[in-house]
Amino acid sequence: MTGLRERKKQRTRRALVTAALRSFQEKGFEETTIAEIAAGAEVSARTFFSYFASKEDVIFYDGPERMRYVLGLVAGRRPGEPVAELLVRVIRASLEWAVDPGNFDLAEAAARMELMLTVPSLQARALHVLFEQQLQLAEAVERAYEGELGALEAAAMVGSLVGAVKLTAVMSLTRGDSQEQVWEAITAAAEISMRGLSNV
Amino acid sequence: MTGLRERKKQRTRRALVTAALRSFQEKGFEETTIAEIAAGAEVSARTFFSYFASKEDVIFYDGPERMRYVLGLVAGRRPGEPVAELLVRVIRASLEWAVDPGNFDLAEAAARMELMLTVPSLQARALHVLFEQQLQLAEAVERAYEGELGALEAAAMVGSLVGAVKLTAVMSLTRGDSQEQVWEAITAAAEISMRGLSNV
DNA sequence: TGCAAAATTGCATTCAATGAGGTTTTCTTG
DNA sequence: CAAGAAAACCTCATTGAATGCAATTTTGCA
Repeated sequence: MTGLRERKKQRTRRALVTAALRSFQEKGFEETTIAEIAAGAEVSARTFFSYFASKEDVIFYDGPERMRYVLGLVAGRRPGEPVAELLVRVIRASLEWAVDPGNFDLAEAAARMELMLTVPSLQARALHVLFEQQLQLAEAVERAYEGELGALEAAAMVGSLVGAVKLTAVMSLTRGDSQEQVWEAITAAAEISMRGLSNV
Repeated sequence: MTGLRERKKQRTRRALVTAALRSFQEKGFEETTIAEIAAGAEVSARTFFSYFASKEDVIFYDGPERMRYVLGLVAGRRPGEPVAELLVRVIRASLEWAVDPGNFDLAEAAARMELMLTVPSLQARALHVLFEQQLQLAEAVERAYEGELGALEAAAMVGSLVGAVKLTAVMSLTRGDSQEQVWEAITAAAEISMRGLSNV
């Protein structure tokens, strides 16, 4: 299962991520070249591309893992639980997972967030990743509520909740709000999506 | 105001867009080079970049105009109109504007949509553009309802509505739904966002 | 007409990304 | 443990996007 080959690959991948993030913070994203990242991880530039398809991808290495976690939550939903409740539970859990020190170095998570908020190409990529995850989530929800909920209904619900939280979170973050303020803002946004725009 | 110089620039810009879209349809987005687009518009490759910052940008030439239109609607809101109503009105108008034959060639609009749905880098760019527009829209709404609505509340509302419509529209489109079915899906999605997820 | 500003062009350069072919490292199996 | 297969890695070459710069052409205006 976990032979030397596998472990070595993980170590190289990790080294690439670390080297990349360090360079990004030191000289900026656009300013660091693949060659520099590779040098920092002590591999050839060509090898970088057998681990990541692009320079942007280094930042999003945790996408698949996070998604597996989320889909697991949906699949194991509590019987009889309303869709809306499941969704807030899932979003909340996903956000908490992303800042869990057990999964990430906190400083690294902060650095990645900072980059996603400031570098245009990373912002675009982040939105793209999140969008595909929403599609997957919507499909999973539809399957979990087979017969009770249509695909388009599921999409509308996921889109509404994630959309509200996403825009609010970014606005709160770019404002320079504290951790607690951001969390409050997110909670309030979810609340609005749950109750409906007509009832604001 | 509109001298020869200005008109000629617009003609060149238009020629670039047309040439680009034709090539994209014939050989695909990644497969067409800037050199080919420039040749099709009978300018040098270098000139392409004084009109568009990147190959992706050719597809999104109408962003600013559309945004001006939307912001105008918000600024001239009916006094006493509830936020939620204004928002659906704005979204609806923006969507109609995008398929208005007065603003666009219908075939061209369809081609652009197709590209945005299928080419990953264009999808990412489209999501990015839409995201920035949402931020602007939220700020405009906040200003239009000064004192009655906080910035974060406005963001939550815009995010919820646009998020629901966006995800639903894409899902309906990729399914191969007809124009009417897509429109129905969008209407239903907006309805869900308005009434709130708890009431589905 | 002639001059200034703007637009266009060609040229050189950097860098991301991909492909091909050869070399080293790791794993497997007799 | 000694091949031999497979995986990972490296070097080299190539394409194409994107940018800066200096020269040239076109347009607007006095």
